[in-house]
Amino acid sequence: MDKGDERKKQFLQVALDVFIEKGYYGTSTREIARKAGVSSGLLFHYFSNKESIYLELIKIGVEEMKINTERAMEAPCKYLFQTMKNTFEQLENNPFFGKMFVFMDNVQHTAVNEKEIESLLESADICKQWIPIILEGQRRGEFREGNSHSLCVAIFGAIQGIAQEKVRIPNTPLPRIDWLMDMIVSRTQ
Amino acid sequence: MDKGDERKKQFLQVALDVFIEKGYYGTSTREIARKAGVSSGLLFHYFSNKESIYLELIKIGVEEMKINTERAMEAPCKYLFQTMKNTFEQLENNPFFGKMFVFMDNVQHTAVNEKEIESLLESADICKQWIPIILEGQRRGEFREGNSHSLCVAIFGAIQGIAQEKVRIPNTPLPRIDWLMDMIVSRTQ
DNA sequence: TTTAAAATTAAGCACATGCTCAATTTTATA
DNA sequence: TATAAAATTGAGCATGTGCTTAATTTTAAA
Repeated sequence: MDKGDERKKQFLQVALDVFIEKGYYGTSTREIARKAGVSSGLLFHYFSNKESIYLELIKIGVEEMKINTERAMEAPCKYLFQTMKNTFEQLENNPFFGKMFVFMDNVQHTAVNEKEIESLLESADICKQWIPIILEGQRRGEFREGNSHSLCVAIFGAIQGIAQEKVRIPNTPLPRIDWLMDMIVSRTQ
Repeated sequence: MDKGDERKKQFLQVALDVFIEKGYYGTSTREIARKAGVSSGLLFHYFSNKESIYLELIKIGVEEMKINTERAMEAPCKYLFQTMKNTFEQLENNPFFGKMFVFMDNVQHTAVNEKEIESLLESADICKQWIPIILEGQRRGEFREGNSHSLCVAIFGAIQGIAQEKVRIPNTPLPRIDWLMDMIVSRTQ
């Protein structure tokens, strides 16, 4: 176990907390260092600048949020159910997951002028990723008819909002997944 | 029309934009002043400090989010539907409403150590406000059975998440309200 | 037109910020 | 044990921050 890698990981964990609490611009490199219990100079030994810490966290988040499009296309309804179930389980059991969820949402609302960040966020747009899958589900009659983009917004907006609430107030009771499914599955099934 | 009041209103409008974009700590009083086209000294002629600008915006937001509990208790299902319809209409037509919606959500995730802010946010917890109304709806058989807090989280999480998406990408097509209602209305109706 | 009040500016203070860098300590290898 | 590499510190720079204050301009009432 490389000691340098451990430190870097520690910095990333601490930075995630501070970024969530104070936002990108409100987060000072000194505070990250202080909360990690080291001098601020050390932070810049591991990261070239503040932006690169932010960027590295975003990369981790994007990786975590990726969906398996192929498997999803095979069974849209089943896959959506499984994805929600997995998300809710992680929200209950893995604090890091919840934090990352909220962080990635904050990132989308914060303007940081950096081309690499912008392009990364493009690929992290969950709603866009899911539209073809929703469409396939509609074609099969599993999902209700109507504007598929709207359906996407409904279901992923809901997941986002619920996750936010869960992270903000950890003892929040998560809703049943079939309640959420009722929002988009076909009525005539 | 008082000139001073106009200026103050202008400051609040500009501040709302910057707070949303950069968060409380990332927002500088100089930037607010610059975007309003005046010197930064003038800002402190109208507001005693940065925190008080933030606080005043929160007060406006809390006022806007208030619900009519009495009317809601009379017809829970109808009132919820009407509330959502109204919210979506405002999101489509009134940019200020959408901004305020997102701002109030950000406020809840940002730690600003100020007793007045904390107590104001307590009263702005939409989820908590709605629990008794959901309960009443369940008693009448209008809403489905189950943990009423969970139901609250589901429906208001969804509204929050959808509103966020709408503000971030304004041409987002909003889902149909009856889709959202399907999440919580009784199946046997 | 005079004059008091209100609006506005610009300079500036004390402190926080991102980041650098030379110096020091710790670690691991030979 | 000697030594090179890696980890870590702490002072310091230029610039940005919240906020004050005296001076100036604009406004409006007498």
